[in-house]
Amino acid sequence: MISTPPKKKLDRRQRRTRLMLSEALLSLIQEKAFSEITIQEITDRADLNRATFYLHYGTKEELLVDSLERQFDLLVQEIRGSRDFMNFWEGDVVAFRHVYENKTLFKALFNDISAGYIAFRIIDYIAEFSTEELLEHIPPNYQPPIPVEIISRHVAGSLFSLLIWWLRNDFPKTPEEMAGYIQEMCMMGTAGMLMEAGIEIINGQ
Amino acid sequence: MISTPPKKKLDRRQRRTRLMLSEALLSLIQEKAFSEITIQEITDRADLNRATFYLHYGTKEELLVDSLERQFDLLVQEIRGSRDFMNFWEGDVVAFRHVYENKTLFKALFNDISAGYIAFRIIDYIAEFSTEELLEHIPPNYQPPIPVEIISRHVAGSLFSLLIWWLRNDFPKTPEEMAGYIQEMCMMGTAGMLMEAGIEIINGQ
DNA sequence: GAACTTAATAGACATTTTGTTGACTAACGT
DNA sequence: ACGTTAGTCAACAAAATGTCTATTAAGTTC
Repeated sequence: MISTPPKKKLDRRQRRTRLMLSEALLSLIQEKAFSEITIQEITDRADLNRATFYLHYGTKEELLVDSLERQFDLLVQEIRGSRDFMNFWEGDVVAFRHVYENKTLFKALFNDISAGYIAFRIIDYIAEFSTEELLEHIPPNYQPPIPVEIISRHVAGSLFSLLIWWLRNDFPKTPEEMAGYIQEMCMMGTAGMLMEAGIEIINGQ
Repeated sequence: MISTPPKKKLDRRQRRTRLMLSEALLSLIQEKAFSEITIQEITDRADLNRATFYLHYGTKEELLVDSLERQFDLLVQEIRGSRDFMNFWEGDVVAFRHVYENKTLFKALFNDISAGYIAFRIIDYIAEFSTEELLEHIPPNYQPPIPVEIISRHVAGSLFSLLIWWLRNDFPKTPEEMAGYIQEMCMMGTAGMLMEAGIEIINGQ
């Protein structure tokens, strides 16, 4: 669990400054790699003094995290607004649409040699390995209902995400338990568990 | 699909140089944030001239990608070595053990304000939202067979991974289709599809 | 093992970026 | 209206970058 830092109410000037800095960074990141962006450039575009940056953040990375937080808060707003209760499908559709509508930003974020690229690379590495494994064992004439590439990404994403969770939480379970959970969830899905709890699954399609 | 660049056979000196640089970077990353590491420091630790770095890489980021590739190749070796055929469970156990054994490196990689942190942050953001949704609808006395935190991470990882895949592949499906796939895979699992293809699932537990 | 080819070195260079300072002024909250 | 504090401006030393040349040493090829 991430402890949200105790956020004191900010001055209107401070809120404005941080917003300007965030907008400047997210705008710049669509033009060049994150690592190539200088603090000078950010403050220039935000039309703020460079010293002001240091009043709020220590590094570009801190600003990036803050900026993304803003971006995702917007997304959550969208999802909360337009969902049927417990209709996960609808929420996911909104997420995909949101990414599409902000595709320039998101593409930039995960583009080669930018902020999110490493994660993409790792997941892709796992997924390619997984695809290879699957293809070895699927009869060449068999056409699965969901493309193999997508199944691989699903499994790879789950594995990646749980590896990090496990790592950042100081290994609360054994590797065998973790692998068991993944096996169970990927193979059998989670519907069984949820329905056992009396949750009704709504399929929005 | 990532196109592997046409790798020409490297000189023994070049191989050595790149290996030294990779080791230096992965060693440094365990001591300080990636963004704080300078090229000077990397070459110092590798005991190479700074100019040599530029003979191989343009930026720190390029070196990082290359270094991680090495690291993951090792992992794949491990998995290929010690697996029963089609026993996904066994492979995942090896992955978790590998991360544990290299925990200092991996922790560093996903630590605050380092290379992989952004991805972790995004997944965590999605997962917290997902946890919240689940908890709202699970009866307080119900104890699910898999911890809710873990289910959330599973779903969040899948969503994250597929969002990026979809984005980087220029939106080959509609948002509705993508959400449908996720719904299907998360809820019902993938075993059905695989068994339909004649694949025998082995549970290693 | 000799001959060619090229990677790595060393030192130097101008340039850019960084992080921090202190005095000033403009905007904020109560 | 007042006291407080965020943002500005200019300046600064220190550090890091990227590129260059000439030289040395190690590789590859035959």
